[in-house]
Amino acid sequence: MESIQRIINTLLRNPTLIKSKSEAKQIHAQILKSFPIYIYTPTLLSIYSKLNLLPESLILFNTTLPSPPLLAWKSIIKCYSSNASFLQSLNSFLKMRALGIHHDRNVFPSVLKSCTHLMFFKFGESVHACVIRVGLESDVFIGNALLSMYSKFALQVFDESPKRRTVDQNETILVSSDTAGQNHKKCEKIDEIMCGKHKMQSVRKVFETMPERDVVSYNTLILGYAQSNMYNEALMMIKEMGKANLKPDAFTLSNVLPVVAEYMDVWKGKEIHGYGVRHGFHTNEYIVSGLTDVYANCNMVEDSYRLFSLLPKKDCVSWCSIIAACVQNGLFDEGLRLFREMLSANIKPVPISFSSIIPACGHLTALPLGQQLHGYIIRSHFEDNMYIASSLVHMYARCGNIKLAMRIFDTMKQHDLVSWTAMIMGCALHGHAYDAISLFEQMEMEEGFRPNSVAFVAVLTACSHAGMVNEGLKFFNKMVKEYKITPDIEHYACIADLLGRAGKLEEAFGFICSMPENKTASSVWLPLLAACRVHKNVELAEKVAMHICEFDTGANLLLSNTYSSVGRYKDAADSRRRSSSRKKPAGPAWIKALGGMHIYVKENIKGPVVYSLINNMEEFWESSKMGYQDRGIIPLLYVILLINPIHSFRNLSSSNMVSEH
DNA sequence: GTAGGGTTAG
Repeated sequence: MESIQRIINTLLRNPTLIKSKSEAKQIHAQILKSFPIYIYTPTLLSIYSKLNLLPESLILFNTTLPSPPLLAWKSIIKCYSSNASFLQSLNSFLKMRALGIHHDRNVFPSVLKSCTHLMFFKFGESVHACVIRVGLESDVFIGNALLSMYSKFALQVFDESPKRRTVDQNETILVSSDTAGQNHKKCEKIDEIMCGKHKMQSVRKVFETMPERDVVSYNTLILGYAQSNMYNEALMMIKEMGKANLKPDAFTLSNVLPVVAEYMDVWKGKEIHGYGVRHGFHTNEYIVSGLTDVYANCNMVEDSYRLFSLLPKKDCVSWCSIIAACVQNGLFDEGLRLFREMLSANIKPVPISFSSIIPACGHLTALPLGQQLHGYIIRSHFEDNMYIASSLVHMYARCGNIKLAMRIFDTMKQHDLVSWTAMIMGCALHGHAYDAISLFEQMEMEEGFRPNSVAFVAVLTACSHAGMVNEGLKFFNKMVKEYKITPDIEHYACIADLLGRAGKLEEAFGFICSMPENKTASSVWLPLLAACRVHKNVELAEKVAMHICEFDTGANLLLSNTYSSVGRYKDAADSRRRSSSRKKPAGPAWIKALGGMHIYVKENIKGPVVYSLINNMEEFWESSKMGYQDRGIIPLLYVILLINPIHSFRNLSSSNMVSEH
C-alpha cells in the first residue's frame, strides 16, 4: 500500500510524466480504489486539463464544488480555453474572482487567449490592466499572450470591412460599454492599412517593454507583422532573433511564409526552404504548405508539387494547398485529379477543400462535376460558407445556369465584395448588363462596399457586352478618379472592346495609344482588331495588327478574317499562314456532348487529341485512376474534329456547349 | 504561451 502511495505521490508531483489519457485514467482509478478522492481531485484535474480533456476535467471540477481551490479554477479555465470554449473560460475566470480567489500567473495566458479569440477588446485591456496591477507584466508567458492578443486586435482593424464591424454581442454583455462603434467611425476616416500598421507599432512597444523574450515572443510578433502584411518588419525580426542568440524554429518559418508568398519573393522562399531542409523542417506540414503557396504564387507549381509529394504525412491542409496551387495556376484537371486522390486517401474534405476545387469546375465549364460537388457540399452542410457560395455562383454562371447562380447569391446569409463581384460578372457574361450595373450600384451605394479592381472589371465587362459606351466610360473614370485605382490591362481591354464594339474605332485606337506602354498587351489590342473585322476597317486593322504581332499569334488570324471580309483573299491567306506557323498547343478542354457523354480533349501540336470518352463522371474518375489514356475516337466525334478547326473547337467548350440541354 | 490552407478577373 505504501509503495503504491509513493508511486502515486511521485506521479502527482510530476504530472508531466503522465502523457496520455489512458495513463491519466489509470492513476485516477488507482486513487479511487485506494484513497479518499477529494484529497487528490485538484491534482487529477490539473492532469486532465494538461491533456486537454474537457469532459473529464469538468466531472472532476464539479466534484470540488461549492468551493473549488485555485488549482481547480486554473485547470478548468485553461481547459475551456484550450478546447475553444472561450466564453466559458472567461466566465470561470470572473466567477473565480467573484469568489475572492487570488489568481496566480498561470491563469492569465488562458484568459488572454480567450479574449483574443473572442475579439473582446475591452475585456482584454482590463485583463492587461489587472496583470500590471498584480505586477506580473514581466512574466514571459503572459507577455507572449499579450503580444498575441494585441496583434490579433490590430489585425481585426486591419481586416475590417469598409462598412461595419461586427462586435460580439457577448462582449457588450460582459463589459457593458460599447465604444466599438465610436472606434469604428474613427477608423473609417483613416486608411485601413495605416490603422493596422499603426496598431502593430503598439504591439512592438509591448514587445520592447518585455524584460525577457524567448522564441515564442519573436514568433508571435513575426506572425503579427506577417498578418498585417508588414513584410520588411517581419524579416527584420528574424534578423533580430539572431542578434538575441535565438534560432528561428518551425513556427518562425511558417509564420513568415504567407507574406513571402504574398510578395512573390521566390528567392526569400528558397532561402527559407534551404534553412528548413538544413534544420530538418522540410517535412513539417505547416512549412511545406507555406512553401507550396510561395512556389504556386510564383508560377512554380511544379516545385509546389515536388514538395507535396515528398511530404511523408499529408494532412488536410497539405492537400488543400496543393489543390489550390494547381487551380490558381490554371491546372484545373490536375486539381480535380488531386481532389479525387485526396478522397481516396480518406481525407475528408473541409469547406476550404470545396472552395478551392469548385473554381476548377467553373473554369472547365464542367457543370455535371460541379453539380456533384454541390451535392457533396449540401450533404456536408457547408452551403452557408461564403467562400463556397461565391465559388458556386461563379461556377453556375460560367456553366450557363445564371438563374441558379442568382438563387445561390440571393440565399446567401451575407455577402462580401467577392460574392458581389462573382454575381456581377455572372450577369455580365450572360449579357444581363442592366442587372450587372444595378447590382454594382446596390453593392456600392446600399451595402457600402468599396469596389476593387476586379469589381470594376466585372461592371466594365457588362457595359462592353451591352455596348453601353457612356456608362462604361463613367465607371472607368469613377474607378480612376474616385477610387484611385490604377487601371490594369483588363480595364483597358474592356474600354477598348467597348469603344470598338460601338464602332468608335479611331477613338479606341487613340485610347489604347494613350495608355501606359507597359500595359498595352495583346489583350487590349485584340478586341479592337476584332472590332475592325466587324466594321470592315482594313487600314486600322493593319495598324492594330502591327502592335500585336510580337505578342500574339491569334492576331494574324483576326487580321486574315478582316482581309477576307473585304475580299482580299491573298492577304488573308498570307496572314493565316503566319498565324499557323506560330501556333502553340492550347490547354485541355472538357466537353459535354453527344447525348450526355463527356469528352476530355487535349490539344497537342498536331491538333486535338481525345483522351477519354465517358458516359458519366464516375467512369471518368475510374479511367483516370487506372491511368489509361487515348481511348480512341468515335466516328461522330471524329467528324466534329475534322470540320472544326482547332480554334472553333476550343470555342465549343464554352458554356453553351456544356450547359444542360 | 505561438502556426497553416479558400471564393471574384472578356
